[in-house]
Amino acid sequence: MKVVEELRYLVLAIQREGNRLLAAELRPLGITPSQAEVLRVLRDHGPLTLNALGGLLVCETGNSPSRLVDRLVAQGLVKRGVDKVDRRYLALSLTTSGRALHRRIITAENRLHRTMHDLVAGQALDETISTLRILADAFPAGAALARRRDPELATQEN
Amino acid sequence: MKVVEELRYLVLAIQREGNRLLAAELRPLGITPSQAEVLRVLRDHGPLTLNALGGLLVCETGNSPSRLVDRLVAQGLVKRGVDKVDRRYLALSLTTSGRALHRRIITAENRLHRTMHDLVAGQALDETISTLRILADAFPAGAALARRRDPELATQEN
DNA sequence: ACGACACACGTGTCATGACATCTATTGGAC
DNA sequence: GTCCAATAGATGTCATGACACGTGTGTCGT
Repeated sequence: MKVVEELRYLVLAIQREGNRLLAAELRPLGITPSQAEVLRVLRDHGPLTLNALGGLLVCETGNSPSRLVDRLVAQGLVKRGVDKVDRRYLALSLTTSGRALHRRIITAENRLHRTMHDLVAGQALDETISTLRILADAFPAGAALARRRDPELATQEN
Repeated sequence: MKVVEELRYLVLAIQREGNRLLAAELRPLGITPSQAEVLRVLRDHGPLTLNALGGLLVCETGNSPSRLVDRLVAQGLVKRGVDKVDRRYLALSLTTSGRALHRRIITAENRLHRTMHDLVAGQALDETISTLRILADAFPAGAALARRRDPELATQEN
């Protein structure tokens, strides 16, 4: 099997199973991994428009995460305001209960991270991370990660 | 950001974008990446029951891929037979047009692999692959990959 | 024989993701 | 001012994926 092909399948397998584990950790909180990512981004990067939010999410590539946000609004975790100057823009931010839930999300994610950490114990991750970064940075979803690391890049949202 | 957390997001980003690219390559053939994986496994590992197929797929973890197979049967790419001795078991295999399409799938996948190869050109992938294998092998989806590499393990389908 | 159980597969439901298309709002050309 | 293009977001549709539950079939104990 070609090396890059094995890489592709390994990435697929790890993403699937990681998502399953995280979903199990988050289920008691009543949210999904994608919803948790939205809460996290809104928590870390102030009020955002829908497009700007989409530009910082790894899940939901180009698509506007309208419906993803819908469910969070319905649960009272996210506030959906309208820009008074330009009514096309939304102003998305966490509600009080959204911020409260975010703290419990951190705990749940940390349990997953500990599991992952134990599995790769003793492995040097530096080369792995840098190789994966090269791959990821070639794509919008990877660029979203880079923007989260360095908010200065946030002006280049495409 | 914790290292394993960045690993998690990188894996998510690469899986998403890789899947998107592969979907674009496969769209002219009228199938999806998951369907292509089914055809590939059926091609490589003779006739299979639904459970055995599920045990070799990376997409669709524990779940029986009933509906995934349904669409392939509807397209005339997969033959769904019933075991004469024990009618609970299916005997899934490729049809002639399924085998023909598989050859075109290989071509499409190779285009993706070339793209990936160019992106990671000059990177040593050995450590990355082995680290990811350790992670993947801890889960059913990773075990599915191991079974594909070594059919002798196929007796241990869990 | 028969009844409980186990097993393989099917189905219902929900939340993504991806793509295309629609609607509302604004900015700009003239 | 008026019309048109551009932009932000909403919506329709399809195919996953995950989970729970239902159905058909065979096995085994008795």
